[in-house]
Amino acid sequence: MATDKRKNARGFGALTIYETLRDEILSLEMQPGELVDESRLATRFGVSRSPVREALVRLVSESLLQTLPNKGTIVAQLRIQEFPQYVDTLDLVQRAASRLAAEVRSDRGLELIKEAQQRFVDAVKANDVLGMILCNRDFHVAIAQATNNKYLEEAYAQLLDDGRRFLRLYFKSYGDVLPVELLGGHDNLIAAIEARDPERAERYAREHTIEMQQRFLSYLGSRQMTGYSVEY
Amino acid sequence: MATDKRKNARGFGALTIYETLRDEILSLEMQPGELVDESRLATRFGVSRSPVREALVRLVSESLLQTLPNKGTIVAQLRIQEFPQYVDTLDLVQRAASRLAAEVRSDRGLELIKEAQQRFVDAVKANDVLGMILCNRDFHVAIAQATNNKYLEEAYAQLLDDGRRFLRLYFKSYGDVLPVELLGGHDNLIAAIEARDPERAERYAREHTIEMQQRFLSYLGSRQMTGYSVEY
DNA sequence: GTCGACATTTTAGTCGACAAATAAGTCGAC
DNA sequence: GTCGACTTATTTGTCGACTAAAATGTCGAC
Repeated sequence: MATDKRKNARGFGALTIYETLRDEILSLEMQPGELVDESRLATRFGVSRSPVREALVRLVSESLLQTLPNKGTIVAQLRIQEFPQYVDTLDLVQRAASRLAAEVRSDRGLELIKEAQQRFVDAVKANDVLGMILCNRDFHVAIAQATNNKYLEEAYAQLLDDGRRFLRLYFKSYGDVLPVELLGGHDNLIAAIEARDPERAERYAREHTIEMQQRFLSYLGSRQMTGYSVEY
Repeated sequence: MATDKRKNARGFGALTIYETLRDEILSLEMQPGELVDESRLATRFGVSRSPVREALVRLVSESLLQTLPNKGTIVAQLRIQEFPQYVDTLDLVQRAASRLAAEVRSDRGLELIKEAQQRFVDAVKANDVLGMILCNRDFHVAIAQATNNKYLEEAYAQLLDDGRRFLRLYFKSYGDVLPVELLGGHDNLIAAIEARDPERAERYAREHTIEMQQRFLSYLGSRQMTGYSVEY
């Protein structure tokens, strides 16, 4: 718990804390259910409780934290029994976004998607699990942005963020080794979007989701129980 | 700006302010682009700036407010040119939720939907526009809850809230008089969910969206320009 | 040993005040 | 009269302290 103060600039306090905590939660660095202490965070970041509080309020409103009435604040539980429902919803939105992106994408949008994919590939090659998960999210968000539909983009981004903890849990269980199969997973989708072929884009989007689902479910079937599924 | 203090109970300050402001924003009582002043709100609610700030942070994170760096906080713009994209996304999620609800709804879930519909009907009969908009939202959220899919429910609820301002704008333009046609709009959908008929549920959900879209677009075509479309 | 009342501790919520940053207003040089 | 530097004012972001409420711990009666 080193006091890592980065910028003393006005307004950077709350934002930095928010982003740091958010990252730590989504990467499972902070475990679900873990108690979060305001004053401890204040000393850790070398600031007072006010900016910490601001960050926490934001995280609570995004359901990444949960305030137990008069009992404290904890990291939101990760309910793996909700995974099937999660995948259902992700599939719905992912297909719609990919299809729409293929229909209306601009050249610039396609370019951004390819750039995101490049960063994803780099992360996989470097065996950087956290970076890969983040770049995977950014890749799909780039597709969402290419749809030019703010509402779809927001809903999709929200879902993708929710999924980061599931992915982290999965890869953690395999010793954080990234299989090379991941490298090609996005290429067909990109090609379909480039060719402005909505049907193909939707099909590959669906395949991509299903493959992820298969992996995760087979992992769930074989794994030992962890504490992550505890409700309260 | 009467100092309406309701509960001095601990913790009720921030929550009350949040809910009040949220309502005022979604009902267009606070106009898009309007400047929000922390200290003014503090005096209005008879509290200090801290709870006000907490409420504002939350509203910002929900994109209902927007902080201009070192310039103040304003009510988020309502971009009516985004309405088509909004409807696209709403239709997508609404169809999925209605279909899924028809598939998996419990008796209790159906009951809650019918109760929500009853409140909706009451509001329409009372010509209570704000109440109707809220009950319409709650009705659809009840459907989402019947799907037993937290992720779908959250995404749907978010969209429905986003839409409240569009609806408000629409009815305001017609002198806040509610047409009786609204009364029957949900009945077919309820029947389909009750009969566990996903196809029908999806079809009626779609019809419901399209009707709303038609109304709004014809209104847009005929209306005078307001300030609501201003970007910044 | 058990139960209940009381004290203690912890932590969230609130407060008033200060500091930084920007925008607006003012004055003077040219 | 116009431009630029300076001052002022407004408003945010931050701080440290106070307070209330709950959980925990302690003690004594029975």
